[in-house]
Amino acid sequence: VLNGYAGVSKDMHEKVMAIANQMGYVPNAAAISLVKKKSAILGVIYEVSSGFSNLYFSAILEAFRLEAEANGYMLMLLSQSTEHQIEYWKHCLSHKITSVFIISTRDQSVVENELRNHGISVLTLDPIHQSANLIATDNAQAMNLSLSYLYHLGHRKIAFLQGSLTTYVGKARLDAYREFVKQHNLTPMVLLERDNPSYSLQEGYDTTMGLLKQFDAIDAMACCSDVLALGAIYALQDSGYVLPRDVSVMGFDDLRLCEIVRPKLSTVRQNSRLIGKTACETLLKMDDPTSVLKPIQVEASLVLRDSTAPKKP
Amino acid sequence: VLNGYAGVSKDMHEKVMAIANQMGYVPNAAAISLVKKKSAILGVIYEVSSGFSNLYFSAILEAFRLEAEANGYMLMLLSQSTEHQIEYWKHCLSHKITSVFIISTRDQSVVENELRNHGISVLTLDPIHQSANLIATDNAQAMNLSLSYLYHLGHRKIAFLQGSLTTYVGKARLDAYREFVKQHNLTPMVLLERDNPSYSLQEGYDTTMGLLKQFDAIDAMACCSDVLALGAIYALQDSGYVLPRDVSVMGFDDLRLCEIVRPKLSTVRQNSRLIGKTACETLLKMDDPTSVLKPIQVEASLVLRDSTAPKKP
DNA sequence: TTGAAAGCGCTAACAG
DNA sequence: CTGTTAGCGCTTTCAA
Repeated sequence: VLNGYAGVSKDMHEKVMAIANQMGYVPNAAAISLVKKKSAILGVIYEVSSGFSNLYFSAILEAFRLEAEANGYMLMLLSQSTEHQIEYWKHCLSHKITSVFIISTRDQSVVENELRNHGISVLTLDPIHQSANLIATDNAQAMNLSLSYLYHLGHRKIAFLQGSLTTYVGKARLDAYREFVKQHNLTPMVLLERDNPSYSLQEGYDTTMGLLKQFDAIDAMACCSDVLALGAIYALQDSGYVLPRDVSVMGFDDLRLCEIVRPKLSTVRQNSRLIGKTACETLLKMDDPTSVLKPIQVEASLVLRDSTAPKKP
Repeated sequence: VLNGYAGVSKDMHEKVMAIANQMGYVPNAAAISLVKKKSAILGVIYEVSSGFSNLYFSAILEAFRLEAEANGYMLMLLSQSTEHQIEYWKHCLSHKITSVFIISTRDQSVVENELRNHGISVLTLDPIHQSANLIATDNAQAMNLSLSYLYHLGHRKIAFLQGSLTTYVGKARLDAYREFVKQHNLTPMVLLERDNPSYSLQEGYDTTMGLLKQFDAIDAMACCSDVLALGAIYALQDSGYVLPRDVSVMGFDDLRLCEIVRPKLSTVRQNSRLIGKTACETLLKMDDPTSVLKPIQVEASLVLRDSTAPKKP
């Protein structure tokens, strides 16, 4: 009667609903799950070391949650209790969770395989290493956006401030730079012997100092994160450059920090709203957990502020 | 047999466990919940507008999760589907959730009462308005820490850069300043006609400019957030002051931003780890949902960096 | 110490 | 259109 069965008269329906409401009736999720052998719960592994990217990750989680909600699903934050020896997959099986979204700053490929081997669909955001089913910003497109903009401003000596050289994301961005440089016949200005695995301010500062020593007359810098970009800005300022007059700097991420820094940072915005939504949609229609989707790439966009300017004549 | 019943021989126990593991046995949470009429799930309302404090909130969520995990509880992110007309409390009743932790940048007092009226225990983090059961940083102690430190550096003309004047937290901090000023016989330096409800950079900037116009010779500023403090720093720098030589500035929150700003920001750190843990403990032992606990105040600590210095002679 | 049975709240299938 | 029934996987109680 309550399940929206078609063959019920309208007033009867209303009557029943009214009484149900009045009695405070709420269906018991456990009983439903028990008989249906499934539950309307999506699993989330959210293990984010408290860095800056938190902002980005929590925006994605929120978007994911909203989409889940719109589809009648609840989110469960999965715990991996090492003490009680209960693993993620057990929690999932126990709660009849068949899809898991991984948002993590650590490498979760082991967990991922474990889950998949137990018949659970998995989608990983920005995986450290290439992963079976991943969703991420289209790094090639995003980096291109950044570089093209600098190019159109008239800059030709465009240096690249890389992030991690070993992660999936880091490599993709570097590749995009190489490709761009080749296509436009520019001199590559990048210090490949340096790795900036933590995308930190200090790494950005140091690597920029290195770039400044190695190459003279840098017009512009394309950075792999906003924090790296800020490090670059400090290094440039400490070296006597005035920004953006002398050098243009582009960040990556569009963290809130961009707006409170001087000069305000031009950057590439990752579309967290769309990523979270798409992630949820993808998981919900992924019927075979072992299937390998092609990486889901979400387009990024440019946010222009005060750290970029046309090349001075 | 599997439930840890005492009267079973050890080797029998091991034997059973081995076979159970081999068979991939995982207990069905729904069935357990159905028969026990309860579930090992804590509810979380996590609705955080994407501001800076995200960092703080997600650290607390993480700490809360870890403590929940240690106690064998899972976390469920509650959704309020307005479209399907399902409210938080229905979700809770449906899933036999009896405790909810609210982390929200919005006022949730309506939700709070609704939940409580349905027999669900609620604890709210940093509520906008005074709330029945709340957990928060001990704002009086925290503000005192900040002010005392500035005082001990030799500063006597200590201005106060308030945040919101209408929220529970904002008022508590202002009260602490007033109290301190009275006790130490200082001149109050605060612009009460200005409200800085969004704790934003611009508000910090503008209000500081106002303070500078109103009072001459400010020694130090105690701010209600790190972002406000940064606004103050910009205002001071734009007015020709060199920091921290001329003016000392203290923030509040200890966001990551403190470390990447110049000068690095001295601030008051809210103990997110302890707050999250305590919140979970409190909820788990709160047997009567209607009981009104006294506010749980968690001590803050000082983090000293480069934005504070002794008063120049 | 072991076995059997009832029942938690619901859905689905089938008979009226 | 309505009513009845079996059974989802587990715990608990009672009987052997």
